[in-house]
Amino acid sequence: MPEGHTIHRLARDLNAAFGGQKIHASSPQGRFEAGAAKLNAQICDEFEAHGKHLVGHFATGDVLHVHLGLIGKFRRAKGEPVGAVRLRLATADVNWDLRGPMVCDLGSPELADKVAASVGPDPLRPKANVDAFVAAMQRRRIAVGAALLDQKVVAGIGNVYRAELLFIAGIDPETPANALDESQVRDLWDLAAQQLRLGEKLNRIVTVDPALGGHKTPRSIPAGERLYVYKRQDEPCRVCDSPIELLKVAARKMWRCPNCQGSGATQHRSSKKKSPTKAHKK
DNA sequence: TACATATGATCAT
DNA sequence: TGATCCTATGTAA
Repeated sequence: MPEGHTIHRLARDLNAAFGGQKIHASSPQGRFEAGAAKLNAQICDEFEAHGKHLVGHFATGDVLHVHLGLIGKFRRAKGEPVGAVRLRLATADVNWDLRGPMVCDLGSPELADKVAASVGPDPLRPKANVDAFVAAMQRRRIAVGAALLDQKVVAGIGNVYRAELLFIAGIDPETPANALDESQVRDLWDLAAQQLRLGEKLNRIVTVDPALGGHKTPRSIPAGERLYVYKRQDEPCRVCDSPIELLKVAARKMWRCPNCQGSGATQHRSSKKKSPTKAHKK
């Protein structure tokens, strides 16, 4: 579930539910009992997101740090907690249940700064430092597909968005990060901001242009048609019909269209044997 | 029932 | 690069 858009949306929803209110906290599962006991009956000031990290501020100065990891979820719930609920935050009106987080810690105020400093610029944060992103990209020889997953390079992009963004940008994921033009890098940033913002708004990842499928809005695109390449190996590219390829980049699955993203590997059969590997637009 | 898989990240080798 | 942790879900057996 969780890439940066999820966490920003979560911060927003949790603020609506708990901001400025006295909350009830518990750990039905028991693995966060001490933390929950400290939080219980406190006033919640606000939640914020730094990439995939969620940070909650409480009136006494206590800071809650949550990272959902691969499988964590933090969702509204009704009735008694079911299953392994690490943390339940509640008011008289609503409950939110946290399960399976990679991180759920309570700390002092400086924890918030520590978390913020642990990641690179986050395109969803208003004061994000684009230049830091550009500099980080230009400093790395690793594949751009790997660089986008590095949270110190850019915070909030995960395996779905890296594949989708590079497709939209028409960039082969195996291109070295430092081989991109500065303008390409800046465009990538803008694209990431735009796509993640849409994801936050919809509370789901939708990257395809609705017009492609004859849809009115991104919201109206049916499941299974919302992404260009992610998990679509061997299926036809939504733009050019070439079969989508599956590859590994940074030890994770990656998908690309060999035609739209000029892999340099499999070009059209029509291209001569001696086709230049570096014929991309510059 | 069991196993594979998942939108993450860390640590060991 | 591989093992590992967290939990839920979908598919195979």
